[in-house]
Amino acid sequence: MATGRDVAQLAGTSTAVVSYVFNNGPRNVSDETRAKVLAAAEKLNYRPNALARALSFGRTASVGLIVPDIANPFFGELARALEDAAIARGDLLLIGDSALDEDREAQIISAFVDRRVDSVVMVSIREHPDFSAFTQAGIPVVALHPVDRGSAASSITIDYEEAARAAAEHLVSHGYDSIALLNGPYDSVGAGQHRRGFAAAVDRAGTPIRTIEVNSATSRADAAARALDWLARPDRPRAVTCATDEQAYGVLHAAHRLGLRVPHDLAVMGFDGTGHSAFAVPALSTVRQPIPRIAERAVGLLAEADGDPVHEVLGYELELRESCGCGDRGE
Amino acid sequence: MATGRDVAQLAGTSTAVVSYVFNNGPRNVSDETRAKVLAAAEKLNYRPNALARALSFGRTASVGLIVPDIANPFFGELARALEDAAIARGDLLLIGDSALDEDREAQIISAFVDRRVDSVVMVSIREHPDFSAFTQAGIPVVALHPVDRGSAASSITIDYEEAARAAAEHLVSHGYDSIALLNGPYDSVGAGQHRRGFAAAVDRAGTPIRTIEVNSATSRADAAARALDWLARPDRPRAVTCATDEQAYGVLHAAHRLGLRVPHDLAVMGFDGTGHSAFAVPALSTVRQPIPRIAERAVGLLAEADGDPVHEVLGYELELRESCGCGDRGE
DNA sequence: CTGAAAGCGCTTACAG
DNA sequence: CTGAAAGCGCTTACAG
Repeated sequence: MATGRDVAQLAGTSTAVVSYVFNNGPRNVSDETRAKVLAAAEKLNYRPNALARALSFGRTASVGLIVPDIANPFFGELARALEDAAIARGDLLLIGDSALDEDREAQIISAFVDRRVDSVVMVSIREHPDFSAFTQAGIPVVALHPVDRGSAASSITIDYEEAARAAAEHLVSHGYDSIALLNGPYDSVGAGQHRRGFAAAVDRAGTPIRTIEVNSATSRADAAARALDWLARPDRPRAVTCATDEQAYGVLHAAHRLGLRVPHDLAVMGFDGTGHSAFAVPALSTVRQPIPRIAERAVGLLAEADGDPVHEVLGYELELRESCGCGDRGE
Repeated sequence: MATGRDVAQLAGTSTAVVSYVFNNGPRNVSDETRAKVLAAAEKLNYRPNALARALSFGRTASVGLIVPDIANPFFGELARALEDAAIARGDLLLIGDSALDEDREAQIISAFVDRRVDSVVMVSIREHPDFSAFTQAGIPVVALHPVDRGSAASSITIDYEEAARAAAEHLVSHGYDSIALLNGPYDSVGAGQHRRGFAAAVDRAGTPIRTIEVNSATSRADAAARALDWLARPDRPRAVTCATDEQAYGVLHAAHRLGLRVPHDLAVMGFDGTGHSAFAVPALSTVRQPIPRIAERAVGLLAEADGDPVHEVLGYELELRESCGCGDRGE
C-alpha cells in the first residue's frame, strides 16, 4: 500500500504536510498544497496506516468489549448497541467472546492490552474479575455488572435485586401459590441478587407461597435439561421466574415437550428482555434491561474517564406478555 | 507501561536481546541473559506493544470478521467458531457487525484495512460485494457465500440450492399438498438459490403441489409480521420452508398467535441449524450448516492464501425434529 | 505556510 | 552470544 511518503513525493511536498492535511491540523496548509496532496492520495489510494498513527499518536481509536457468550442474543444486542455508540465517536469496537471460559477471558484481556485499546467494556464470567492488567496499562474499564468495592473499574448496571423482586412480585400478583426460581449457578454473584430479590417478593406476599430454587447454567440446553426433569414431577410449581431469558427459553421448550401449556399450566418470566423475547412461543414476559442506554452511558463514561471509578444504576422495565398470564396471544 | 528499553536497561542488556528473548529468535540468547531479561520483564510487568511489533514485523496477527447481524445466533455461533480457530493459531479475531447497513459495512471494511488485519472473513449484505479495498491492500478475503465469477475473494459455502431442494423435498415426502417458501428479499442472491431449489423439489414431486413464495427480511419481527397476515387466510399452506431459522422462528410465533398448532396444522422447516433450533417450540427441523468446519476451513485457507481464490463447497445436514412432522415432542 | 528531524516501540540485518 | 543502528509509517514540536 501507498505510504505518506509516496503521497508527499507525488505531491511534491513533505510527509508532515500530508499529515496536516489528513488530520486537519495541527498546522494550516494552503489550499493549493492541500489540493495537490488530496489528488496524490486519491491517485495512490492512500489510507494512513492506523498502527503507525496509533503508535505515534498514543491512541488506537478502539474500544474492547468482552462478553461471556456472543451467541446469547443479549450480548449480541449489546455488542450492536456499543458498536453504534463507538462508531458515532469515530472508534472501532473490538469484540472478544470469552466463551464462558476463564482462560479464554484472560487471553482476550492480554490481547486487548497488547493492542492498547483505549478503553474496555466488560462482562466478566469471574466471580471477582481481575482488572489489574487494564489498570496497570492505564486502560479505563467499565463493567456491566456490580464490581467489588474498591475496584478500579467503573460499573453500569440495573439494580438486579430490585428487578428480580419486581418480576417475582408480578407472578405473586397473579395469585400463583407455588413459584420456582430458575437461577444461575448457585454461588455466582448474580445468583445471590436474584435470590434475595425473589425472597423479598415472597416475603411481602400476603399469602403463603411454596418456593424452590433450581440452578442451571445460562444456556437453553442446560435449563431445558433441568426443567425437563423437574417439571415432570407431580409437585411442579405453578410459575417460574428465571435469571435470564436464555434459561426461560429452555423452560418454554421443556414445558412444551412435557405437554404443559404456558401460561395455563405453567407461567414463565424471563430476565434481560432482548428483542427475541417478544417472538417466543408464547411471547415471553421479562425484565427489560435498557441496552441502548447502557451502551451509550458506557461509551460516554469511558470517553470522560478521569481515573476515578463511577458507578451508575439504570432503570429496567417489566415487559408483560403472554407467558406470565398477562394479555392473550392475540395481542 | 514498561517498554522494551526499560527491560533492557534493568537487565543490563539491549533491546535487541529483549526482542530475541520474547520471540525466541531469530538469534540465540545465553541462558543467563535470558533469565535476566525474563526477570526484569516480570518485575516491570512488560508486555510487548503489539502495534509497534506489527508495524515493524508487517503482520498484525489479527483476522477480521464482518457479519450482517451479530444478534442473529447463526452469526454468533460462527463468530465463536472463528475465534476458536483464530486463537488456536495465535491470532485475534476482530468482529465487525454491519447491522444490515451498507454504509456501516463500508466503514468496517475501511477500519479493517486501516488497521491492517492480515485477512478477512466476510458475509456481505451486498448483492455484489466490493472486495477491492482488501485486494488493493493485499489482504486475502474469504466470503461465506457465493461470489461473482472472477472475484478476487475465495469462498466457502454449502450448496444452498441443493440444500433448499432437500429441505423442500422432505416436506413433500410428508405428503403436504401445499407448501410455501418463506424466502429472503426477492432480489437477493440467496433468494434465487432457495427459489430454484424449492422449485426443483416441487417439480420432482409425483403429485401436484400448490406453492407460494412470500418474502421477508431475515428477522423474526418481519417474518412474524408477514406470516401473521398470510397464515390467517383460509387458503394458508399446509407447510412452510424458510430461508433462515430466524424467519422460521417468526413463523412459529405467528402460528401460535393464530392458534395454529405446529406441526399438526402447519409444518415448518428452518435453514441454518444453530444450536438454538433444537430448543424452539416445537423443536425446529432445519438444514444444518457445518459451522465449525466452515470456520476451520476459512482460517486454514486464509493462512495458506497464495493470492489465487479458492472455492470450497461443504456438506450440510438435514436435522429432522418435531416442527416438520417428524418425531414426537417427547424425543 | 512548509520542511527536516526526532520519536512512538518494536524487529532485524550488520558488525563485532 | 551481544550491541548499535536503521527502519516500519505515522505525528509533531522546532526552525525557517
